[in-house]
Amino acid sequence: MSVNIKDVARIAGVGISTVSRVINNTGIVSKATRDKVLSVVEQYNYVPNNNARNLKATQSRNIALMVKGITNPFFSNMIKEIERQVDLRGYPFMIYHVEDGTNEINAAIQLVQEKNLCGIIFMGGTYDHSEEKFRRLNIPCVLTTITAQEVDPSIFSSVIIDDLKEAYKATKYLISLGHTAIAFMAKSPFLNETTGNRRFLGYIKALEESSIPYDPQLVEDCEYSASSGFSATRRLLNKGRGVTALFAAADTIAIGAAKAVLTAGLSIPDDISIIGFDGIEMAEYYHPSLDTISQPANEIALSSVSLLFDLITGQSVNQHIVFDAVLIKRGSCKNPGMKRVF
Amino acid sequence: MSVNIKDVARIAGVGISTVSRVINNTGIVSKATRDKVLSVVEQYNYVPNNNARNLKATQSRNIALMVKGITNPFFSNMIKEIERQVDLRGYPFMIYHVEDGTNEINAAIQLVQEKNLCGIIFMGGTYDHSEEKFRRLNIPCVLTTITAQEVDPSIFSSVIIDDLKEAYKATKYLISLGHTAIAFMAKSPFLNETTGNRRFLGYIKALEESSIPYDPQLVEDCEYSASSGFSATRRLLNKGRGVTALFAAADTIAIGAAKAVLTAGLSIPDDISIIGFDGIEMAEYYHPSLDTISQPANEIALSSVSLLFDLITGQSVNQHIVFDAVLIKRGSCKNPGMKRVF
DNA sequence: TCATGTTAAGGAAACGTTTCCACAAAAAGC
DNA sequence: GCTTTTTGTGGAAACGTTTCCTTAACATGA
Repeated sequence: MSVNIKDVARIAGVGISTVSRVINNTGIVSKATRDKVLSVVEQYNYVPNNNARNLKATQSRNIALMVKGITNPFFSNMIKEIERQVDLRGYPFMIYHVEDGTNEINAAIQLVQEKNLCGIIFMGGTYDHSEEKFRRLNIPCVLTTITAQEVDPSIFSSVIIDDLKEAYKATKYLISLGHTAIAFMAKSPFLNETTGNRRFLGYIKALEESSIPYDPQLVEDCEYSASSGFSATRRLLNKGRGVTALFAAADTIAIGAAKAVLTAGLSIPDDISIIGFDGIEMAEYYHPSLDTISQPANEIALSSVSLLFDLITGQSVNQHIVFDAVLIKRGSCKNPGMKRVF
Repeated sequence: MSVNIKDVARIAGVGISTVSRVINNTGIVSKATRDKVLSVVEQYNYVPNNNARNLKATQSRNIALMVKGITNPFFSNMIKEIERQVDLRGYPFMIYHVEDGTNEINAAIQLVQEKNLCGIIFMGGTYDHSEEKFRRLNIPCVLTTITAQEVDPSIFSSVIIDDLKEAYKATKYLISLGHTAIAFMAKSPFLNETTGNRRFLGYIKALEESSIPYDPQLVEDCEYSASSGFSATRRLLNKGRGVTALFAAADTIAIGAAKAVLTAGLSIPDDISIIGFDGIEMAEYYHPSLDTISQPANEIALSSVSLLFDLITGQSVNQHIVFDAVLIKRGSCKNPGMKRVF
């Protein structure tokens, strides 16, 4: 059994409130008393009980990150950075993972009431039609990598990229190289307001702008994983529609797609060009290295945390920050139908 | 402000303890009263405050996972499965990430006192010479993927593979193919009691058994990431020691190594054989697919959680479970110096 | 009828904090 | 030398639960 504040007070021969004042650096305490208390704290290894603290405190200091899709390497890096940033500010931080299929914002509401949070960051998931739920949350909340478009923007913050614009950029790049049979792969491309859908809309917009007819047969719905990208690409190739380029809405998908292409005996980029999305390390170290739309993961993480703290301390009102992603060319895309000359 | 148990009691016209009995399903409550309380709970969306609960409760129900190295994809999958398993049992679950460089068990001690945990799972990190700290933890604790060898085994549990044995297996496989200049890459191979060290010892054992002299120049210390594996392999190749096979103590490293080999214009496996460790998805979808020692991640996760619950409920004493890993051959290893005939 | 047991429900203490309030002693202002 | 302020400290209420203890009503068995 560990010591509590009462024990410390008794041992140090002071009142409970004095101990509290010392460990919280509040109020006035004489140097002598402070030193006495601190030495007892040190000696008996006293750590304040957070449950009691949070229970009493009007406002807690607990910050949570709610993530859906923890297996996506793009997310793990952001998680790490967010953790670091929150830690730097000395706030208790915990990560919660919600399973695919469960509603993340319902889970968050429960969490806020249970754990007395003072701020929450969301990563992954979908949040439209959640206006009432956001209001119920009633604490500062920042959405990263996704936004809720049909929700009153003054009740939440977001730090994102413009998925539609960036997907448009990727597709436009393929078109500029001369491709017209461009496949698209994402999770739930037809489900309104998902990330996959926004990227799909960017893809469509680029096609339309260049008067390339949209062929639904070239769009595959798949999970954000290599295995899923692999099977989606096999299905696609089997359709025999003469695809010359693949735009995968995630690097994990792109890697599975590349494997399917290479396994089929085709060459990248001579037979098929591939571009991914996110900018994970593996896309760079794949062979061939894969072109991608690289998100500024670190900036997003940094900005999310600093925005959240500004909201918590009342130094800012809700806002929506949009970062630019960068098209990184590594050679997995080229003109169609022209074998590379060595 | 959300409703509390007192509000519910008042609105339902019953006592506080009755509400508590209803929501916890303890003691005797008449059907009529129960229904009345539940309808109020439903209507006012009452969620018990966990801080108060934990504060009062002799034994909490909080379970934490402490992970070091969240960016390793091998870990993310295990995290997901552990989360699922704990959730299934209805216990609150939180994930904590400790940064490289911080002591995970010190962080855990603080956490246990702060959050009133009833059980903890460790993933990654090192735990030797922590006997006193384990005792201080004083709650059931399960180490996954790593064990503390110099600590009294009765004060903690572990669910692991035998790193030395499996690394021996990998090295032996390369030797059996005819390789003698076998490089080894891991994180901290010379730092006692790390995972990297155990795998290094397995590598050494296999070499010794086959009377292959150990060449320290063939061992590279690197992080568990593709970029780190890439630069380590460049260093290695630049030494010009005629390496024909590479054993990377992690698939992430193996992928970086493969890229370095391919970038140097060499072929896998014709010029250099590569075998990794862990069994992550990316190793399979790399091109060429990489051989690996595949850990039974799911079984480890399942077994860790079920063991932890047995410990919490007193149905078991501390034990140490060792799973077997599997050598998966995908073609990235072959005899040295014999170009493949097509 | 009376003792006993069972079912149902409420009151109140306790968990470990923070914080408001009270109070004493010392310092300061006149 | 008196009031007023400042400094330093302790007591106790409150946070929202759980749980032990008590009480009350009612049924049971002799």
